[in-house]
Amino acid sequence: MCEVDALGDTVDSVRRRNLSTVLELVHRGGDPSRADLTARTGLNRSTIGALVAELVELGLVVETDPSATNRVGRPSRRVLADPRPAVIAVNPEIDAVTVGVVGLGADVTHRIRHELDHVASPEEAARIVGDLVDRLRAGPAADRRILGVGLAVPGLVRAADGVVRWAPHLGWRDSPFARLVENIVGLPTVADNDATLGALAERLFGVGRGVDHLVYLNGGASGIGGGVVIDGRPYRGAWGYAGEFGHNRPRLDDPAHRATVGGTLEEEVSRARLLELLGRRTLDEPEFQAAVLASDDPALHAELARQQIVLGGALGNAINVLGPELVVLGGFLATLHAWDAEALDAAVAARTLPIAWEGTRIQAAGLARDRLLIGAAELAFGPVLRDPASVAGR
Amino acid sequence: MCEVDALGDTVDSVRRRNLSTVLELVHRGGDPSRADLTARTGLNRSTIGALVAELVELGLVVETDPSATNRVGRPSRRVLADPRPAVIAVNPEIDAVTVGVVGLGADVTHRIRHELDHVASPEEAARIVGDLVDRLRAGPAADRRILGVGLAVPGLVRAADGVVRWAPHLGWRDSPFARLVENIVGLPTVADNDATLGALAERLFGVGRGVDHLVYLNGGASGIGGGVVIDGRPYRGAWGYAGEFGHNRPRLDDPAHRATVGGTLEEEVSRARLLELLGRRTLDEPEFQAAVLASDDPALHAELARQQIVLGGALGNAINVLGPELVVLGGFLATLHAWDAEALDAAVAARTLPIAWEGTRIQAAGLARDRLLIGAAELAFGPVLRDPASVAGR
DNA sequence: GTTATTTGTTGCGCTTGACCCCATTTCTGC
DNA sequence: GCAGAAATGGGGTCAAGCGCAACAAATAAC
Repeated sequence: MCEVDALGDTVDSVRRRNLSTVLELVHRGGDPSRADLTARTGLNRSTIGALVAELVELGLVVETDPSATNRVGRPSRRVLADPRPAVIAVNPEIDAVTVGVVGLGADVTHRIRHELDHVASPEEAARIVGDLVDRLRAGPAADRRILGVGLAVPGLVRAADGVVRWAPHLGWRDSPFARLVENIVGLPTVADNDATLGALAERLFGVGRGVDHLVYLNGGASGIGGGVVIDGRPYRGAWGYAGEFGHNRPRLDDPAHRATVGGTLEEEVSRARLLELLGRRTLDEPEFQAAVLASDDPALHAELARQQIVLGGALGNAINVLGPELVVLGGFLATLHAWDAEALDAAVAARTLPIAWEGTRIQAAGLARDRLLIGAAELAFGPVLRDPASVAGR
Repeated sequence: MCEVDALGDTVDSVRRRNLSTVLELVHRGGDPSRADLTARTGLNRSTIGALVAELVELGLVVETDPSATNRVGRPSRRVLADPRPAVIAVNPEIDAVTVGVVGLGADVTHRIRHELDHVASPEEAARIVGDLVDRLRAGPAADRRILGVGLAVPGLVRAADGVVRWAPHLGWRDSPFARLVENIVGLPTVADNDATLGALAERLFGVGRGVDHLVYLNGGASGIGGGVVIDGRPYRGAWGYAGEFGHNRPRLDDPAHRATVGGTLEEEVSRARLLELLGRRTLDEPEFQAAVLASDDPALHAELARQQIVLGGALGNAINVLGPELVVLGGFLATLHAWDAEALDAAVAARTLPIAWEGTRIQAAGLARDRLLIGAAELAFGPVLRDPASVAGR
């Protein structure tokens, strides 16, 4: 009789969960005082005291003297994330491998971008990650307590074991990338889809702070990635492949809006098409947005309008089904939003069930380039946040 | 400082959760023995003993002498749902109001279908429900302990307060239907979308038993309703309107597949269109399916094939985004599946990201007409299942 | 300086579940 | 047919968690 799942709840789990709750509150930010923690958790002052003491003991939080506040009563000590514990966040891309050191509270302290002149294989990427991590551990991050590695992979990642099933732009197929990195770096390593982690990062530290249900779409150079946050947690579906909005085929009301045969969202709504009209080969995100907003080329405007309408149909489908509170657009989709937010809103409204659309907002992503590193770090911190006591002795 | 949410966990909550876990295991079926409960929960035998004793005390479960089992060892007593506690399940439709008495374990013991010759207003429907409940309580359900009322409404229901925002076929708009019924019947009343509850029922007692992530689409006389189950729980989105697949607009690869201007799924894939080709005005579900499967009319076959392809596109979009393990089709969509399951699978496969489609199954719904009553009952039992001790004295 | 207010600390009590030991029942082997 | 093994249930004891209350500490207002 194997106990697949201990459904039952023991007294130990109370402690573990409360420890986790307090650490998460500190990690999520706001520099809470002990009094804040008491209010937020509903626990007793004495309990909070004991929990914070244990987290200090574990080297995960530190207490500081209270900051000056003009309020009556004994000031409450502030509880801050300990700056030492950290994780390695990794984002392999077609043109570079980026590795960062991230502390609690989404604090990206170091970042190395290793440029590539060719697309790396999983094995090569893992070796590069190993070298970069060695360099970080030898120098800038020598005094950090590295607890794990999180990988943000632009592709479909199997949730069960972190195997990259398919990363079209990298050309990877069924590669146990997480295990490759783990063997080289020697730290517990987890992987997930980059857009899912971007959604999580926006939820925790970006425009989606406090939003329980959000949909995130990121427009990259080579396609559109999507992530879904449900009940405040990243949603991965049964196997880990959820959120592939880019491969959906939205209806095109007008045949003139059809630009491709395949008709997937990422074919119809594409950065490459806009770059071509701008007459440019490549541009980074801020430059791209500046160029689009500065242009008064009618052909570009027509294409922007067309892409807004197609995107509106895709978002309408997503909103009808998922009923999110917020839709976050990143990458060049944020530019599509910045160009004419009202028009985009109208395009969505016209293709969404009115009541489902009623309370939904569309916003540009709030975090800059660090988004994926923050998401990957969150993934790596996951086990620690869920069970802080597990870091004892590490 | 208002404590919106007591994030903290106390010893009391352990008891409540364990009580809930045990009651759910009994409710979900399988007639577990105490030994089964111990194994499933991972809790101690003595703890299970205490929890079961408390549930017996609360009148929610009964213990029976062990059934003859040919196994070594002292036989374990079986724990069964107490037959007395029950809820009222209600499904108002355009042509009838159905009310049922449902016990724990999805046991539909009585059902009254009140036919209508016109579409009832919310007020009239509430009065009819009141009359039917009075009749049930006076006679067949006199010895039952009625704990609440659950309403399965064919429309958009706001999760926060059960207000029916829009029920297109009933013509209801912003009606506090749950409160109307509560005031008449005098029992705690909750409402939700019918398809969401259908999905929940299939998850708990139908073909989706044990499946954590499923999508449910029901083809009714007047449209297509959808429900989503995520992590084993019904997913409602931020406000309660999630799952409106019927109003999505899937891409039609071939203009010839386009049958309407609006292009929503429920316009393109419609029972009425098939009925017309069958030359019939109305048919109930089993008759409809028999007629479709018996027909060799090429025009009907062409339309069935067209609808399969359009449905395939919609399901492909849903699978890309939600990554469910199972898609459950009910109503005439089950007939579309029964007519040629392989063709439907192929239509979906052609429009879904291959890896996302890999492990997904499509099946016809398993529960018969009682599906909505079971789902509504589950909704009404919700508070009891979450906190069994709350029924003390009721 | 005194008082009111808020926070932190300590010790106590309550509840819970784990563990140990023994009772009870059935099945197996002789 | 009977003894012993296997499996489960029940009761008592023990450790651990949290809430509570009383007291100490720190600040603002008067």
